[in-house]
Amino acid sequence: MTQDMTPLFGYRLKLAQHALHRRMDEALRPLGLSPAQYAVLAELNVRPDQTNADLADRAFITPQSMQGVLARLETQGLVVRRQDDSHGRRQLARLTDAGHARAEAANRAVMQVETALRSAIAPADLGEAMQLLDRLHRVMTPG
Amino acid sequence: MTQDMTPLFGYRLKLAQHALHRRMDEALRPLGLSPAQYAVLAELNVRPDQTNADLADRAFITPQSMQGVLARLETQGLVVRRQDDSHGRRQLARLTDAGHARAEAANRAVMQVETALRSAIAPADLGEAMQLLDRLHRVMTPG
DNA sequence: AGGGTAGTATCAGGAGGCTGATATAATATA
DNA sequence: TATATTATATCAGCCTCCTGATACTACCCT
Repeated sequence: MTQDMTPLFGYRLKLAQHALHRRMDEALRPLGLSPAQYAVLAELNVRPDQTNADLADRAFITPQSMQGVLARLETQGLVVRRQDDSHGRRQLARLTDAGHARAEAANRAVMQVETALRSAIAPADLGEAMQLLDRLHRVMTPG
Repeated sequence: MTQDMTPLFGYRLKLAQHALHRRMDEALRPLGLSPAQYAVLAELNVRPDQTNADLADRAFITPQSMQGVLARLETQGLVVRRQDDSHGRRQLARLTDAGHARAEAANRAVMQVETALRSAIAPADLGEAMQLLDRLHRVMTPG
């Protein structure tokens, strides 16, 4: 007999992240951004001129998936892609001025969610909690 | 200037769950099941005869989303839906024999992932870690 | 009995993840 | 030089989730 899932650690991890995702959705919707789009904007704001493959690696998703996100950001005028001069096939993505402004606004909204999230953790336990999540990430990552 | 995301707690939570999801995908793929399909099979195995709306509530997703999952399970012959005699519109879902067998096999695969996940936690800290995830879930859930 | 409210199922459309396959450029190697 | 490998972008198709809209049923209340 298959047992109830509630005692599973993985189930709890999924629920916590799912609730966070919903909150991020709500926080970013007024800005016209999805969580995935925000992640790309924030990344390009820190490290401009990355290829689609670079961004996919950093986000731990496939290049094909990143393609869709990047294409939509380009359509919205938040990102531009231009040919790399030295490489014929590479296209380097960077933020437009509008993209930069949107990234800043989104970051402020996300920081509020982060603050709410941390309210579930005693300040003294924060480092330990982060290390726990890092270990969970590591044991689930092949290689 | 938007900062790097790596110090964010929410970012770590997302990464850990993402890696878990990938592992679940790999574990369930040989059985022809997605994580979402597995969750429904496991739930119906414990509590048969639930409506689409019931299942959506339990899985924290919309009824529209659950519809797709349930429809595919029905096509695969793992689930059947029959009219509720007392209510004209309700359709109660339950597992077929094949669905029951699939749920059992999937549960064994999932338990291996759960075991691997728990290897990142000292046994004495397991309860505390679960409570942490419960608190994170709670502070991110409205109402 | 009649009418509003709530619950349920379903269609339509979009976003974002996946796999598989294809095309081309850059690089390594025989 | 010629070929093979690697890296990159992109197309096609599928699944799961979302929102919005629609239709029908059950229930409550006047």
